[in-house]
Amino acid sequence: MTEQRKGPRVTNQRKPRGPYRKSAERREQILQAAYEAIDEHGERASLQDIADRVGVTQPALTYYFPTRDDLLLAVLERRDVVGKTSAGPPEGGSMVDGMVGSARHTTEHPGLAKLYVTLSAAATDPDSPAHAYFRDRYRTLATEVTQDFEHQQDTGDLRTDENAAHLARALLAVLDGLQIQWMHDPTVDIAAIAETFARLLAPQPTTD
Amino acid sequence: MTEQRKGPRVTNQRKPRGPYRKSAERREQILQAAYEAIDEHGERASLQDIADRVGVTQPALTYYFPTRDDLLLAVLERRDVVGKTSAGPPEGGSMVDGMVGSARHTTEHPGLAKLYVTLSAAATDPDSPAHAYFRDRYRTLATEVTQDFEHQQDTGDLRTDENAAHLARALLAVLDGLQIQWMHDPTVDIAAIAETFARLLAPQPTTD
DNA sequence: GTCTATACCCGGATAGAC
DNA sequence: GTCTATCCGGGTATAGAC
Repeated sequence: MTEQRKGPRVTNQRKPRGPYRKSAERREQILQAAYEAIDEHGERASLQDIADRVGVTQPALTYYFPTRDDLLLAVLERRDVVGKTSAGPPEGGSMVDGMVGSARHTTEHPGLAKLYVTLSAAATDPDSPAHAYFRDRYRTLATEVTQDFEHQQDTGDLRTDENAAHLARALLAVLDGLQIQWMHDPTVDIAAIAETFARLLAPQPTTD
Repeated sequence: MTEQRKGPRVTNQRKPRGPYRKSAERREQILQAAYEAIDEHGERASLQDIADRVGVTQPALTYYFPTRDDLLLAVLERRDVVGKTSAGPPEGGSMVDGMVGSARHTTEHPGLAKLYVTLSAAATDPDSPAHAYFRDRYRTLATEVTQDFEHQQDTGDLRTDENAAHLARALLAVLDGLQIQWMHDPTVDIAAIAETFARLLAPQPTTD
């Protein structure tokens, strides 16, 4: 009832073969073109623009991505994650590295950053295709960072006088918020402010 | 070249009288209707919807607001500020009160919150009418909060081991970020997390 | 000066031919 | 599986009635 399927359903499907091979490639081409178009022109990129890049007509896109939002969402799923998923793995770099990496990604791909914020807002509607995506995404990120924080509290790398889950949510909020501020004023030093915030999370010597 | 004026130019004009009286009232009606429509349906509210509420035709709106973005921006200028400008006055409540107030406003007017985020993203384009608005807004807020923080550092109400300007930007970022998270998951306790963040700003006993 | 009627354009969606 | 043709809806521009 909620989902009408028209395309070849390549996503989370088992290895496509035969007639689906070419379809998968086309889909990949379209995705790539959409990614580039949006990276350059932000969300204003029309289906026509994207179709032109691929060399097909606009309705052809519809065959692979039923609606424009579906395509935009696919673009987000493809790469935007890069800048964020690395925010809290217990191994390797701390979350500070993750924050800086995230900031890096944002400043280097303003078009995608803008798309992210725009879609994020649009996804408030339950009928938006991106709704489930964003909800799960935030939930997953929050959970991961929380676990990482709890671990750091055990090892003495994080202040223990505050709730790890709250600190995790605050961290994610700072990242998103700084991203927005930077979009409006590129002189905002995301990295420096992120590091400032990170220091706020340091363990407390004495908490009298 | 950039601005074509069609409407009566009531904004930042001296007290309208005579033939302008009615114009100002209509403008107010439209603004009110737009506010309500957006409060209910978010940014999806079309000019037609708004025109219907007022009881005029859709093109009539363009007489007062040349473009849709102009109207949306006017809506933001009207009320959204309520939830935020109170974030940092040195007198009366601390910024925590401001944060909670902001959170309150967000949760009570999700449609406006969504519009805020959406327009904020769209305003990245320099040709957007909202561009100057948002840029000035963030700049002003940052300045105000920074000054408030510097004052609190003097009075010993705020940790002095971090840059006040950076802390101010971080505060604003947390607010915006929490707002986004809440839009996607209403169970996120904005107030609690905001208070957690506020405690991170407390003065440090000993900074070994 | 205020507003309606009309018409235009663009973008996304759909139907059906090939 | 892909394209042509078409529709529809929304925002915008213009002409002119009151």
